[in-house]
Amino acid sequence: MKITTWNVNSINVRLPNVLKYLSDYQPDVLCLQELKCNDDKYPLDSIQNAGYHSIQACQKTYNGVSIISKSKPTDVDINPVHIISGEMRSIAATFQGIRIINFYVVNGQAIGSDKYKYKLEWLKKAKAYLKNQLSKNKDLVLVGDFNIVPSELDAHNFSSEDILCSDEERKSLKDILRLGLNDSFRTKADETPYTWWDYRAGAFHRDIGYRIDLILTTNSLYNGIKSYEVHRDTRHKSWCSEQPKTSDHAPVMITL
DNA sequence: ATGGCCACCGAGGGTGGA
Repeated sequence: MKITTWNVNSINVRLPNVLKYLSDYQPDVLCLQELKCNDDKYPLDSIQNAGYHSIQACQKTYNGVSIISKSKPTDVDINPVHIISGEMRSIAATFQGIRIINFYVVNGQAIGSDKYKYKLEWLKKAKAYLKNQLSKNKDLVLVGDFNIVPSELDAHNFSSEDILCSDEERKSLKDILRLGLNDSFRTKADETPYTWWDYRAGAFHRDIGYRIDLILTTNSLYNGIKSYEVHRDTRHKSWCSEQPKTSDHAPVMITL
């Protein structure tokens, strides 16, 4: 089973890229973040015409997550993790016996800010939900844009004084991993580990990036991972002729 | 070169992203 996580930075702007991705890479499950649209603007017809199912938790302007899949989802949870009910950052469902949870974790803006405190609170709620989910599901995959760098190797410019890199944020991630999840990342000799590059200052070209898009799996699945890939080609303006503007994130795929 | 912010809302510039 091929499982992908991708922060698309607007599903409607990125629709041609997403459809090309489905066609080129044939994921069984594609988890998206930052849809940035209401339910009525979500391009469900286009996705269904491509032969896929979709479940979504939509919100106007901000956030929004969905799971696009070849097989039909069961036991769907729409926005199970939230502090404010209208803020859509989580969605979960079961696909062929595997529980898949998709998060768009709060950014946090700046260390010590109200948004930073909110991020840590959100992560606490997420941990409680995951603990419950892990008690009920042996085979579980947690994916998403975590907005947290796991270690100093995962940022070109790592500083624990910076947002995404602080000790508290990384501790929150470690607490989640300690519940019984493994980071499915695998190093590649010819490639840095990054999944996100700022649009500004030619960051992608200079490979000034961060690894913040993660796929975490239970022990039962971890040893069976056949491959881990970051699809950087989608970050090239030439990749999708219909829509040369790219997301600032690259899709991350594992094959089970 | 694989580049030099982008997307939202709304009608222009403010806000959020990471």
